[in-house]
Amino acid sequence: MAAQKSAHAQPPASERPHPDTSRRNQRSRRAIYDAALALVAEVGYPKTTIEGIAARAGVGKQTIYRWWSSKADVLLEAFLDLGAQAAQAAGQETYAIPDTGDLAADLKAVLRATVDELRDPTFEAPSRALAAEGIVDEQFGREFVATLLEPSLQLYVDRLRAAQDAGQVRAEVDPRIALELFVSPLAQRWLQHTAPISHAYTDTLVDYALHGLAPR
Amino acid sequence: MAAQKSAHAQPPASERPHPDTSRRNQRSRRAIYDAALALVAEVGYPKTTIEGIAARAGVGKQTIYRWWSSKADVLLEAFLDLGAQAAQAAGQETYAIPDTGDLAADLKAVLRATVDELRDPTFEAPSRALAAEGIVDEQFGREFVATLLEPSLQLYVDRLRAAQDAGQVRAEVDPRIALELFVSPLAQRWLQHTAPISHAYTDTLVDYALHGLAPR
Amino acid sequence: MAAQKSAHAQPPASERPHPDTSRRNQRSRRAIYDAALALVAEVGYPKTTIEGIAARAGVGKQTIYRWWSSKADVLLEAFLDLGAQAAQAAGQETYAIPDTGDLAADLKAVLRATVDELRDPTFEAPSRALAAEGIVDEQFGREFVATLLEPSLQLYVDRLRAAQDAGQVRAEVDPRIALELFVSPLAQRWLQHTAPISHAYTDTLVDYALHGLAPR
Amino acid sequence: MAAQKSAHAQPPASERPHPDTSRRNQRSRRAIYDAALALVAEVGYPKTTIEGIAARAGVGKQTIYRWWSSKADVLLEAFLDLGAQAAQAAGQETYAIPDTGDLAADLKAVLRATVDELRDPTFEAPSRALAAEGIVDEQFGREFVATLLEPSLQLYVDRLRAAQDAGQVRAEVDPRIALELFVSPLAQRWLQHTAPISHAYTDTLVDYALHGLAPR
DNA sequence: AGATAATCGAGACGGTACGTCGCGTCTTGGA
DNA sequence: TCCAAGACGCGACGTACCGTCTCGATTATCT
Repeated sequence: MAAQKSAHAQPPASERPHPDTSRRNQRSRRAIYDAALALVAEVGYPKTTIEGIAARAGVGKQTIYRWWSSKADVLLEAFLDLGAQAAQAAGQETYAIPDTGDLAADLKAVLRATVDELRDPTFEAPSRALAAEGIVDEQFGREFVATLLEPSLQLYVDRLRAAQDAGQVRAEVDPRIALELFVSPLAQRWLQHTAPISHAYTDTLVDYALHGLAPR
Repeated sequence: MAAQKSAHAQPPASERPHPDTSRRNQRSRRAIYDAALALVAEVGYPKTTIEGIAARAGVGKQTIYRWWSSKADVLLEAFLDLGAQAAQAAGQETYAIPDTGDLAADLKAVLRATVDELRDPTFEAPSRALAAEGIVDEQFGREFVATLLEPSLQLYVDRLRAAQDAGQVRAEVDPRIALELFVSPLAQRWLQHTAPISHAYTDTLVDYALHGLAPR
Repeated sequence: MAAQKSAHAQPPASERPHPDTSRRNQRSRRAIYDAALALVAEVGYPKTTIEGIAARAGVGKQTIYRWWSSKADVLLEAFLDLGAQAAQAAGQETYAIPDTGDLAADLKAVLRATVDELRDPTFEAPSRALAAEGIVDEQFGREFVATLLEPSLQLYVDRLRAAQDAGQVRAEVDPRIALELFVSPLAQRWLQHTAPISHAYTDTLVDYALHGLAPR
Repeated sequence: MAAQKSAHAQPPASERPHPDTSRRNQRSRRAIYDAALALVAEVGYPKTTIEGIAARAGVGKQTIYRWWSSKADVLLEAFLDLGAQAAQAAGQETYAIPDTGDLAADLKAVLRATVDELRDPTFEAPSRALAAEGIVDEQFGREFVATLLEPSLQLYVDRLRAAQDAGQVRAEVDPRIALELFVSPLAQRWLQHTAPISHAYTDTLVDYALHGLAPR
């Protein structure tokens, strides 16, 4: 018995009680991802139910409960998978912010692209749902941040470090905080509908952040 | 002479929220506010139910449905009422950011106070719940922003305008955008648990925002 | 006051806690009767509600609760009033079974008329409703029987007594029981839908009842 | 190969009563029967609620709604089941009226037993409730008659036919009508509380019915 | 190749909450 | 002074999903 058990290399599978991953039906898993994303897009997150996902995926409810712990968990994995697929389709590495030597230009370019992405309805519905869930459920929020948000932010850290090395950003500045000056305003406007977002807006953010509000 | 039947004309049904405000039972309304806030604090927003609020308030469910359209709506009004009470208790005008002539110091003071408030469990639970609801439900989000968020942000606009008049902030800066440089990072860290918040952190934000990231 | 009061011949008004009858709004009363009968005919007794009657009559709910103790009570009075109106419209006394000297013929004629009446939709819905209520609520049932049913049955008792005097019915027969031989079967078929009713059927009942089942 | 979505073909929805009888939980079914009968006996039919039955049976409401269409439906089945159990407990055939050769005596005996049964509180409450429901709801009434009433009446038909063969009842008499001469009066007195019932009363009914009211 | 055991689809189950309807009581404002 | 209008506390309605639990009927690896 023990021999059989050890035969399976436990994958990442942090600490959820996943049964034998090797027996998992991949067809079902994909169908569940598709159904979850489709439903969130069509009827919204609150009206998306596990029963609805199961029915649409042509899957028993237990198959969902066996592998995921909650609706949010399903959606998070589905969304990550969607990103992985998109990345794979795009083929190459986009996991870095370009470095042309002009920090302002590079940041503006990336933020403009981000604005466009935030407006893509395919990404909007699940992103909002996951963010909202994370706000109320701290446990889930930390997972959401760790797997989805922080990796993106790290790219800014890297770019700002390079800028520090090039003398374009003061050395004593903490890049992890610095990036928030332009990323967080955009995030808040989008998430909370506090004001519209646009390319001009993010350009302005970069300028303000780099040169400050005070007279020089 | 014969009995005249009223035409049973349905009111347009679009404007249906409040039947007749004057006949409203104020005791019930207060009990509902108290119950909603208490439950959200005790068991969390998702486990707070309209049924539970009604039971705790000693009120019929219909009394809630008659005056509010959703759980979120109840909580928003309860929270606004809480703020109004607190303001009234404080007695005096606190509806402005102090202006000592030192912009940096004033902003840091206000943000430190905000950090403390965000950690107050009485405010935390309902704030998070309302924010989360507003993220997924745009309609509600706009109401949340208009009644709760924007009035606070306007105070920063006012203070920044004064600073511009005093020559401490560049004249061409848009105060509505400028304030986001230090407010949004704090908001995001708190809302999304992306990183811890502290007085030192908000102090840093103010410094970065005022003087920029680039060398001077 | 007392003078006014005595002006109204107290109807049955057994022992319900009626307030000052003289102040009663007759227009409202009629409207309530009409509404009750119309609703029972249109939507059926179970879906007829006091709120519905009040709304349709253009009357406050309290006006109903002030004068009647239950939905069944309203309907009973409305039905009695309907009968009174019908009797008044017919003008003359029909409160006796004809006595042509031929008992069988007289009974058959009356029962045929009863069959026709039972098929009149105006009478059917409220009659059934009242009967059903009386079956489950003994208190109400006794009132129903006393005011509506027994007076009709008494007519048969009278006619059978006359027949006994004429030697057409055996002297030792109890008329109150005898009448049930042909009345109850019709009542049961109609009430419980156990079988269809017709003129031929009631004719047969009279023959069987008068001459018995056994060979002569 | 791609996930095949089922067409979501709604079953006609007309034939919706029973999902899959084989998966039915028999323990729950019995508990529901017991609870329904007990509640009707204890608090009366109108105060018996589906919610109450479910609670008392330790069952979810949906389990009731899944298998029955109404409170009356539950009670009808519960009552039928009670009869079936009683019959099984009695062990032997009681599905016939005894035939001693003396028709009058046989009928009197059966009717006396019926009188006793009608007074048994265990039977009285549900019987009345079902009868009342059937009076107002024709659909249900027909089911009630077909499953509960008619089978009993058929026993009288059989006995009367035997009596006709033995020359104790006239050949041209319709047994289905004849039986009503003594059964319906009893039914009406009991159902509508028009008059008390007793052994003497039913004896009289049999005599009147067999020999007629007219002089011989 | 067959045995064996986990996963699969389906969906019944005990529950909780939903949002609605109607009860019977109580309050109010206009006639 | 009435009385229509309707808010109120309450309780039940019938529905939707929850998460758990059986059911056969496939799989899919391991003998």
